Amino acid sequence: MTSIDDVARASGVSTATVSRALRGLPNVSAATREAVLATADALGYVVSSSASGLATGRTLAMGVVVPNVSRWFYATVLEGIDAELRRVGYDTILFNLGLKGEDRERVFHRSILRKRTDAVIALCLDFTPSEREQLASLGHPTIVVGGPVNGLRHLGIDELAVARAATDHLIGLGHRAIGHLAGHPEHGLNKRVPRRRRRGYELAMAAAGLPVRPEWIEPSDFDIAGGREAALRMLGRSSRPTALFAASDEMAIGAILAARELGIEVPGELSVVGIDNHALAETFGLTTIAQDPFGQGRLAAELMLAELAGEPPRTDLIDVPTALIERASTAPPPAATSRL
Amino acid sequence: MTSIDDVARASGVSTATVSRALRGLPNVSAATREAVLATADALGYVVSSSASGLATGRTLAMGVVVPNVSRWFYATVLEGIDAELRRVGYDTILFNLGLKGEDRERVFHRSILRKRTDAVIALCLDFTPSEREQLASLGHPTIVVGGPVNGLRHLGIDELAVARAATDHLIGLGHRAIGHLAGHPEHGLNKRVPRRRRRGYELAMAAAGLPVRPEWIEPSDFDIAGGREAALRMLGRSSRPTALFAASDEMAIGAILAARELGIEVPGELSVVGIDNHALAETFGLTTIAQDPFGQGRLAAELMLAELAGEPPRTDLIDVPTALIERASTAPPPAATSRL
DNA sequence: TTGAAAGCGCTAACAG
DNA sequence: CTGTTAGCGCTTTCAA
Repeated sequence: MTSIDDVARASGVSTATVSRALRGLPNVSAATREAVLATADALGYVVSSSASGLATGRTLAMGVVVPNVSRWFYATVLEGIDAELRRVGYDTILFNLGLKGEDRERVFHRSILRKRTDAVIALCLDFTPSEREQLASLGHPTIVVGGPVNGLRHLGIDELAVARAATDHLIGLGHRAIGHLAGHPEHGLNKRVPRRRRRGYELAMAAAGLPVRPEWIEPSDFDIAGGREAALRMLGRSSRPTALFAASDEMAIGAILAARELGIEVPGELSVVGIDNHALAETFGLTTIAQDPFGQGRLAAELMLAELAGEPPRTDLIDVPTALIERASTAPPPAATSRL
Repeated sequence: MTSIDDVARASGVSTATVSRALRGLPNVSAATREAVLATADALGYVVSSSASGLATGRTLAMGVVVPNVSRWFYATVLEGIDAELRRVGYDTILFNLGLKGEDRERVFHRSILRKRTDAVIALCLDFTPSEREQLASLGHPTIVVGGPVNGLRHLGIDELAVARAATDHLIGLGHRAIGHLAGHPEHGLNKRVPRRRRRGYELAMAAAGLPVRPEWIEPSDFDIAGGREAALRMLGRSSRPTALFAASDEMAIGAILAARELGIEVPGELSVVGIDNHALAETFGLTTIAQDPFGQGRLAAELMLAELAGEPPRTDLIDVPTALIERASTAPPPAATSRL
């Protein structure tokens, strides 16, 4: 491995000058800089991150804690983060907890805390008090993407408002019998997200003077399989709603699949709305409240980088924008249609 | 930040002893070790990876180059890798190229080569000669998961055999008119994977003396939307096959969706088989050749770690096992059924 | 604009 | 079993 000394020797200057030239510091003559860059390139020199990290106290790496990379939302946020970091020369260190969370202890105790990162971005997690304390004790910038967590900064959509907007969309179409595919509080994940989305639904219904029937709230996993099963249960009953607000697009797609299996027409006999604007939403013609996880990831990375650059931390709640996208899965209810 | 000196001072021993005690080296008395561990814990001491990396020449980090984290296969391999690495105290450094690949240059030149990793695992990528050379010049262990690459070690399924097995399954059921949803060679991704899967299909057909009709080979993206569109094209024509071998489960699911939209019954009028055993395969009752991306990731990590531990590199081709899983998407063709 | 030299925090010989 | 000491490769004063 060629070191900075090799480059210095080969270009006939001191290591200090090489260091300065390579990092683009101002106090180097143009001629020297060029010469140094050329020899460094010729020798295939690359700075050792360990050495430079030790000298500067900066690792140029960001820790990203993810419940599960194979879920669309997390994966997409992760891509947004990585894209932004890569742009400025930062590395992404991945901490995948695994949905069952067996690795949490290991990740928190042994890995995150290993002084390998300058800052940490956590996705939509629920932290134990001890984990929160450990994160805080790191003393470096931290932010949570996707669900409010006590005592930690947070960035995400306004869950309540989004759920209300989705439900209101159905109400606005004339639906009165509206069910909700609610998310399970999943182990280790932020439990406020499913709770708030359900609460938003309840508030919207109440505001419209519509009854919420307990049998029309069906909890399930946040994915397609979960949504399908929950919808099969709910739609198989004698009296079923004319519309469904699903807590995520994947669940909504599951509901559409279930409806097809049961011979229920969407949107003719059943309207379905979700949240996310998942990659598959368009394929299924799903009406949804779009959020932009890639952008959220990028924003989180930008915020952390800004702080590392010395800017004062933003302490306000950061709500990112969402937008209703109307596709083919929602329509007025059968009764309302005949009334027209 | 408490350093090793703080711990040494607080426990009244030398830094060397602290280092030894903390790393579990044998030459430390039980009493000393316990005392050191206790004070280290009390002080919240964590080793600096930069310092230790600089001293040992080991970063305890593995680079993982991924085309796109939001694709199921890559995400799952990544989880397998991370789980194994985490187990032994290694960190995962993620290099997400992005499907469009705009970041490749940056990743290769500026990041991977930054001496931050002890080894590199790349997923299913296609490398330019220059990239390959750069990887090799790193001089540390490297492996590719998911598609053979010239000049680099590789681990994955036997693409040809798997494609043949899938096609043979259809042939065995009595199908003679079998179409293929072929994968596009995607930019930056290993082009041999779609090519070999198609070749396997062709070989199986030829071996059974069955004609391959060009209009029954429809290329598309490897995902659900791509499979759906390709299937819509193929199945909308006047004469359509009675069975479809899709190059991936996502494409196969897209085909099932397309069939439903066209009112074609699966498996009554159309059999569909895929490759992967994707998380959704069961939901869709999809017959498929299962592979285990999580296990492949874990295996790749194990191989790299073994080499880093000084074991001689395995140079043989490593084919991981696959298995046919019969579900509800395949059955004998209509004609054959009536013949029974 | 450049160089000399002192660390950054840890590990690994080498002594004892 | 434990301590001393010399680096690992880089950055950063401080001088020149």
